[in-house]
Amino acid sequence: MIKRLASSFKPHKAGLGRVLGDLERLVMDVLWSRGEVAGREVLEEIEKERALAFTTILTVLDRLLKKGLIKRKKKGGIYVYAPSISRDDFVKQVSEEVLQGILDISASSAASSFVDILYRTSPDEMDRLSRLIEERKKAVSR
Amino acid sequence: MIKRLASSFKPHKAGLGRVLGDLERLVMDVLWSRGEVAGREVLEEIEKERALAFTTILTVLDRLLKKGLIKRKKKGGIYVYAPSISRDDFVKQVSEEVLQGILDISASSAASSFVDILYRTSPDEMDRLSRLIEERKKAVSR
DNA sequence: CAGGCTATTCTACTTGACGTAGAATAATAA
DNA sequence: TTATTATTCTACGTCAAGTAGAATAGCCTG
Repeated sequence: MIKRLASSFKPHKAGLGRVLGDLERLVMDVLWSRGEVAGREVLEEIEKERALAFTTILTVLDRLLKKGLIKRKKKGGIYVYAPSISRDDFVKQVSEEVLQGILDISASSAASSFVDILYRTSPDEMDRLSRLIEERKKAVSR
Repeated sequence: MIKRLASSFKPHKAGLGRVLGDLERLVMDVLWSRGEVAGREVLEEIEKERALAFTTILTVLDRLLKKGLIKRKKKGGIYVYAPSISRDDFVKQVSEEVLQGILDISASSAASSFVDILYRTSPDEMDRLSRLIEERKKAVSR
């Protein structure tokens, strides 16, 4: 089970580095792109970027396991690790937690900021947003 | 000058404790509610809740100073501290940083989650949100 | 003016989340 | 059974934040 994904969200970092440690993110990316992977393979993948000890990878894998982000099973004598949640779902859950957190602090200020920023970031999404709101309203009145 | 307000956002904490350390938040609340305050007064206020050493307060005050969240000036021989940003502005800026961070990761997923959560959290805001979107669209086409 | 009180600054220890990796132990394969 | 590899343990480094003692500076009063 996964309890809380975003123990902490760092807006100034890049991508999922906002939620995961740098190395954790690297490791998750390997698992997300390759599925079931042995520790040694994770190392090989990451070594293309930087030199690390095998045990460093295993430690990180172990921590991700404890956080519930990945799972593992013995396969031919060694453990193979795999994400216990897809990248999309992970992103979605993190977004929800963070948005909920922001909305709890100040719904009104968040709403207007959201529109401003969404417009700036991806104007195309604006129409979709209107539709989502209409649907929501309809769903309610019905 | 204030650089980055939300170095880290913790969704599972309460209120502004999501952005500030526990004690930092307590101290900021004192400054926000009382304006110019001397270190000793901050301590007296906080001591109603919990016993702390005077120097602990001064250390926190000093760190908030370095973060740019507060300012100070000598007054009758001692420093008085005051927020360098209002609570509302602080909340607003933090929201913006965090929302931007979330939108960068996944605009589409964030948009639908936002509607869901906003509806759940404060349904009244929904209408305002529609209006904000319409205004934004108009502002553009004009 | 000196002694003492208070403010301010320095320094430091603590904890928790990571990054990092060596040592010890277990498991496996030749 | 022994050499190799996998796994687990333990530990050190860093950073932010909580916490506070020690050192220093300033000022007020007898």
